[in-house]
Amino acid sequence: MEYTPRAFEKKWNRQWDESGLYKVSNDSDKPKYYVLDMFPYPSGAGLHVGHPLGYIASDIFARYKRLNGFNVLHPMGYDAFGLPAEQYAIQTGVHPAKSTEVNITRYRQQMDNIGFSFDWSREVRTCEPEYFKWTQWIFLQLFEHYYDNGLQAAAPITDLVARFSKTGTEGLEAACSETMNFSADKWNGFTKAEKEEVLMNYRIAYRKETFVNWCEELGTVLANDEVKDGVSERGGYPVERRPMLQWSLRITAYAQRLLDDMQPLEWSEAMKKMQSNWIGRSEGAQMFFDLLGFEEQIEIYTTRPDTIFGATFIVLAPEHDLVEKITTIDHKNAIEDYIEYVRTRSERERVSETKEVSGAFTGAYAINPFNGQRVPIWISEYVLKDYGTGAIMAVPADDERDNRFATKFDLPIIKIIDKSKYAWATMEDKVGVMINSDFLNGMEVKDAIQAVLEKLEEKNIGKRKINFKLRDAIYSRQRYWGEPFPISYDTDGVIHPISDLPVTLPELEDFKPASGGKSPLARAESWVNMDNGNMRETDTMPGFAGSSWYFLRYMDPKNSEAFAGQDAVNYWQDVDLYVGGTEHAVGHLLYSRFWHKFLYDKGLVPTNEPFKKLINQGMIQGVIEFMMLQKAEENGKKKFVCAKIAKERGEDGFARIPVLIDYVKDYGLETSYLNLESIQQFIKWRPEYKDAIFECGNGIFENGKFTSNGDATDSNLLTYSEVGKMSKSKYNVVNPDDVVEKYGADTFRMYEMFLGPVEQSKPWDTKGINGVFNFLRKLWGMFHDEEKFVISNEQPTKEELKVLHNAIKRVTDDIERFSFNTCVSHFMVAVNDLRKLKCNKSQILEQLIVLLAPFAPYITEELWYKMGFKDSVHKQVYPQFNADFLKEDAVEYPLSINGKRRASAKFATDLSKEDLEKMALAHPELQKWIEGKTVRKVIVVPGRMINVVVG
RNA sequence: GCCGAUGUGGCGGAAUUGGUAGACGCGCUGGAUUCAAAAUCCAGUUCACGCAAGUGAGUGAGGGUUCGAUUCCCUCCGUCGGUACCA
Repeated sequence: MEYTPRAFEKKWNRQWDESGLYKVSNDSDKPKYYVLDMFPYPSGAGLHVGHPLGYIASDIFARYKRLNGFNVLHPMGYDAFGLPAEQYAIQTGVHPAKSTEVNITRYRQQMDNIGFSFDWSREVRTCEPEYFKWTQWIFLQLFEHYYDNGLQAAAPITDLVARFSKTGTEGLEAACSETMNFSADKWNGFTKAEKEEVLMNYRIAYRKETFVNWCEELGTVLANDEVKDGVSERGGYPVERRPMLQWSLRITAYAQRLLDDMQPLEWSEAMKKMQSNWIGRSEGAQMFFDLLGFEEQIEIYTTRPDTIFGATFIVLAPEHDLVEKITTIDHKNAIEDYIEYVRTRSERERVSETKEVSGAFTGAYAINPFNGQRVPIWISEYVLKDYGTGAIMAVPADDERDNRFATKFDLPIIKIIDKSKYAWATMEDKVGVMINSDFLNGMEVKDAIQAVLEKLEEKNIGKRKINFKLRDAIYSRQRYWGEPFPISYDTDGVIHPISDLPVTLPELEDFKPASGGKSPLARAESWVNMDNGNMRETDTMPGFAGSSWYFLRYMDPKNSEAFAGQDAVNYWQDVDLYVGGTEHAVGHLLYSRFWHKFLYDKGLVPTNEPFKKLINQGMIQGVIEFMMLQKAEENGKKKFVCAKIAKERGEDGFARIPVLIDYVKDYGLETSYLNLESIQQFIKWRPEYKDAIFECGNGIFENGKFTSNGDATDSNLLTYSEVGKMSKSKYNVVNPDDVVEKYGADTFRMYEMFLGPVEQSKPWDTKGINGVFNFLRKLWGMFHDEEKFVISNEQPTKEELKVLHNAIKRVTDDIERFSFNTCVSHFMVAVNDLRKLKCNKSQILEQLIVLLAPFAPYITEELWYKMGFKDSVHKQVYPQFNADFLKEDAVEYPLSINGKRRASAKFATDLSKEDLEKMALAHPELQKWIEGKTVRKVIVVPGRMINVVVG
């Protein structure tokens, strides 16, 4: 009987759905296990073959855990707010809610096709009011809290108010935008607006004038991690820095905890490194330089306080607050010109031209607090406003950038560290002996750092300080399709939280941004102007808002009283296994951890960290195939040339035209080509090239006719192949639906796993899929003869049991270490071996089927029922491994001479080391190699190998 | 530049603690079946030399430790990802 998977896969989809097979309860005696996928953004393009890779892996694991007696939470949902839907709306007028809904329907169909065991009754969509009500609620909590550095936890802002009215800022340790000092009396004398302003300095969700990444093209602000190389990650549009009044989240308050708590997590080293680099902790000192002729001081940050005696000038960021004040009249023009120059430079230019230094002198001087020397104050774009204090002491002898700067502007360089003992050391290595440095002379750098720190604190001119690269997260977006802020402003500009949630989006006809960098919401006047005279905040929340806590909502998705009930949260605790791509390494994963910690501080979640174990699936890329179009036309005709010929003639003369990969033979290879038939397909697809000339390897194809330049009656046109993203514009998208339609979902699932380790990226290639399909056909064949289902009830032989238990052991071990590709090969081995033994015994097959069920849920269910069982294979108990069946009487030993295998022989398992040695030496094959030489040593590893050392 | 991965047949990849390198699959070659083809089945397939038995080489390159290294150590090269005037 033939294996025709589509005949029963649809049936089981229906059945599973109707019987609620994958529904999971919050009330169970079983231990819990939470397997989570990063939920997708439902884009218009639908899923391609790369998306399900991680979903398949997590689905196998979830099913495996279920068979092993766990109550498994395995949900799915949609990250449904986002820019593409809004841009689509601007272009077409289709409401984002509508297009999102359509896309979700498509995604759901595609996922259903693959047989995932998601509990769809728990689906969440971030764009739905029942969901974002709680996103808004969490935002309000962030707004109503400050971060207490003493407690190392968030605390209610009301506590802070009480404290201020009693003791002012006295002894306060709290995360803030800028350090404040006032007494209780002063606080009590503040107006309401003034008090609000002070509190804003402490709130975890706060509003402030900030330099932001403004993207004109998108009409919105972007977070740092949404900007890549000075352009927007989505769309690649230019981004500029501009000051704007924005909501931000004080993630920096959690920097140290975000760093420390990562340690015990089962995340890849790479992932942890990416996060800790992004957090960017550094230890150093804050130091104050007096200004010559001004009362203010300049606060600098340095990790190298030991180099203070080599500090020959100060550099401020061009945006630094003091610049305007200290600039002398005769330098005013130069400074203004320079600031203007910096403003015109895009982030990209600033980054790309790193070797070129520029700057301007303010005319002002500061005093080195250690030796009283006068040092000039310059400004330069290489000092960043956002990092440290926006001011540095420049030590040209010991820092490469300072050195370039000093050389260019002819500033003094004082050598302060003798590195002659450390020939390998570069300028920046923290080694050497201090010279020209007063009380530090003769000290090693390490000791000098400590000595200066002590002195700083003793003289009260600075102190130890830990600094982070991590910036607060900008939380306002000037967009329509996002969560509205539950915030309004009264006529005095005082902020009022709106506690009646959710605050929903108004209807709009036009989704274009409003003028003046405002969100489209600003145009919905009746919505903006509230009955009480207040005006609503018109910005919306960023993409990461909804995705920062969605994993908690799955625990209790229908709850209307809380983001999730305490019972549910206490039962499910945290995510045991999280599967997703590396692209979220610093964005989503960092924000989620931050929100989770905040909720933990509030006692709303029982765990400190949300994701215990993280697996990063690789990307499945596409192959992009190009045809080489000659730039110069020939006799007024366009001309395509074989890629090989193009290469010989110099590729500059050719343009690459992507071609639909379906037309290309052997795609992805150096030898990929179009034959005459596929050239005609191409012309049909792209009629603008119907008159083109095609210069193939062995002749010319033109006007439907091939003219050979030799004997060939046919010829190929080689294409140029490249590995890259799957995308519509590259005509290389492979839809999983097509693969499933042709081979069935089980084959698709197993083939994706068989491709290689899940963590690895690789180009999609359908060539090997037949191997997996054949495997399932063979399996099917074991249960059937020519026309009907037939299995035997005989007792299995020792050999058959050995095959089965070998498979159980290997598959189980490999699932545990997420090595799914090798699992597939173990199954293949088992089926091949059992077929050789002509085994169709139910006692063997039943167990094999349960073992395979997580990988191939359909064929196993079909066979299970055919075997006469009444309950789903997916509710069975995982096969128990029994080592007794693997015991052998004899072992095949490799016999080596000097580590090189020369023969092999079967010896009984229970032989002693001495016996093994004797028997090995007596082996005729080995004798040949030993003859005429001395046996120096014999190494015997029982059960493994025997090695004879001769010489 | 820094950080992290990674490099194994024609291809995807396997080898969990140092112990028979190349499992499994694709592809290819030969054979069976067939009027023929597809499909299927059987056999072979790291490379070089050889009819063969066999011999030699071989996990990016070079060195080291070891009876024995794809695995551990050092130096270098390539590819991919992250990050970058971070004081």
